[in-house]
Amino acid sequence: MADENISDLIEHYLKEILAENEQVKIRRSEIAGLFDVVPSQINYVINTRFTIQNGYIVESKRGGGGYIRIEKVHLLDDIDVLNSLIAAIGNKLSKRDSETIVQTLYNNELINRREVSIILAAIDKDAIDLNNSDLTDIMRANIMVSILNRLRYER
Amino acid sequence: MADENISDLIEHYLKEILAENEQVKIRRSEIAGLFDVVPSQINYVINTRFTIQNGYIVESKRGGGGYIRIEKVHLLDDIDVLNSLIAAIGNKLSKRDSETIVQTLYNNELINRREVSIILAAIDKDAIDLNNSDLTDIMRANIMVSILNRLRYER
DNA sequence: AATTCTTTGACTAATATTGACTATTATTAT
DNA sequence: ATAATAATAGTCAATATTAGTCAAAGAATT
Repeated sequence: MADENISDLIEHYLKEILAENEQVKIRRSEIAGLFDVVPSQINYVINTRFTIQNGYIVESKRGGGGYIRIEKVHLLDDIDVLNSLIAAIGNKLSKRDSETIVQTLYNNELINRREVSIILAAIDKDAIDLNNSDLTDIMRANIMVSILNRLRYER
Repeated sequence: MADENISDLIEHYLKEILAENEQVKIRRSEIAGLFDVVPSQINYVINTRFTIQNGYIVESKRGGGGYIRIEKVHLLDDIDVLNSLIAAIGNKLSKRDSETIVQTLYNNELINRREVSIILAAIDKDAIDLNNSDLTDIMRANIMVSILNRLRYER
């Protein structure tokens, strides 16, 4: 414990607050000053230790009164389906495969009819078309993975 | 909450009034005086927080007896507003504006919290990023319009 | 020795604040 | 009526105040 690096210390400091609060809102330079590190190290700590995989959502604002807010979210218990879908997608996704995935989500009662509709609109061919079918498939994969990741937790 | 910037404070002040009234009519210099800022900051607050994307329309008059009036619009009552929203998006949409629009959809009960989450995931910067911020904004606009059009038939 | 993780800082991006200048409308004086 | 003046709001660019990115250097681990 005594040989922790500073990033670990900052991590623990924030997690102590999060043990008693749903979220923590900081001013980046303040925390940096508290631990005597450059401000960008706070970003490093956040990017390596407060990811969505760990159950944290981070949001921030620049400018006067700017802040970084870290929120703890509850990861759903049964996310095997989501994990395997994400793993299966890779970096390209055809229209046909995307429809299969949406159907799977619906069959597993992970999404309802309205949500099916919204997701299909988001990955609609005309919406994400780029005159380049490879790029379109990449875009479709990215969007789908982003949505699947979002479905893994509830706020 | 105590460390908000002044623009946020002015925004909340006006929205508190709007919570109980359909509209609020102010004298710019009065509000500026109340918060001890230059008058043009009131324009900044209005331009960034009371746009049609936010679900407000603003009208004003100069000269003696001049005023600024902010009025809430209701997406549900008025399908035209959905059209003007789509028109306002045009062919490019920033991350900030997109978040504003999604929030407005939620405020107007056109979508629920989960749907907010899904839509934000679909237009997330990292999801649709192409190492070209112009293209990202175009993509975000396309996806958003596609979803808005879908919502038209989904309620 | 190689690899991975941490630390640093220069540069970039986003947002807020300010004030000089402009535009519009109302009121007063001629 | 018309012109001058007063009383408003609008625009825009400069500056201030934050946070984000990225790559290089250093430290720790394998």
